[in-house]
Amino acid sequence: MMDMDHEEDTCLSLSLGCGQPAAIRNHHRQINASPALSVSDGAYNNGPSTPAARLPSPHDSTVSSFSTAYPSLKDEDPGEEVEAERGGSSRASDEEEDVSNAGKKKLRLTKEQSALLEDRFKEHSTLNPKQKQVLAKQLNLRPRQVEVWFQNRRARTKLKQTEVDYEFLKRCCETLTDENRRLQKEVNELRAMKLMVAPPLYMQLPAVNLAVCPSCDRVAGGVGDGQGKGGAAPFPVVPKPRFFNPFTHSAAC
DNA sequence: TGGGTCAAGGGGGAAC
DNA sequence: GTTCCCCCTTGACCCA
Repeated sequence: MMDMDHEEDTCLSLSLGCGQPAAIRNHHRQINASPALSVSDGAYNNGPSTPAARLPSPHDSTVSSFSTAYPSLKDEDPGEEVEAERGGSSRASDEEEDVSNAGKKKLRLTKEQSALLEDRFKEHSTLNPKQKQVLAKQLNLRPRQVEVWFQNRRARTKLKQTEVDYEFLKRCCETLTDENRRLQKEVNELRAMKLMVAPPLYMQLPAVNLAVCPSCDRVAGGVGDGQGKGGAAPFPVVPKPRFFNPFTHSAAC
């Protein structure tokens, strides 16, 4: 089955300070219950024991519950399908069909249909019109149905990736929080030590006028700003970091 | 019966 | 204008 579906099932009930993306919450289960994952789900179409479990042939009247519900679809001339897809919007052609199928039942793809769609999706996550036509014919579905399946499948993939990204960023956040806490503690300890020892020599020098450039945050002015006459800075002037990179896993970056 | 799942509807943007 | 895609939503269906 789908590789990505074997990934660790991320637990999104874990809380993050900034909260969890609503989209992830709303669609979390949707991904993990994709057809590829839940083929054994009795709810997912007819089980293997049913005639509909067979890979449908163009003349199969039990291709899916949708086709079963709409005999007009199974008898549809493939040429007409192509024409419907080619001429004007495929949506428009579907609308026409839907009008004739008022009171519609929900389509449930068979396991075989889902499996084949999954296989094709593994090869390419998008279909060109020709591939769509061929696949639709193979599955005895309308091209629009194949198209919709791929759209929904891409959405599930993207959502799954969002979940993975979310978990990764959450772990980054936790790591940085820990490091920040540790460094804060270290700072406090150093401050405490500093109070206990005599002030260093440089602190006994006369005070100088130091200014921080608002644009670059460099220390400037006074004696030893590195730019004045003969003024070598008493210590290196390092610009403050402007960006905080959570991916380095170091607050020092 | 409420919640989860998923095919499908439909709006909107991009490319041509 | 058409087509394709993304995105959000809807509604049928299923199950605990």
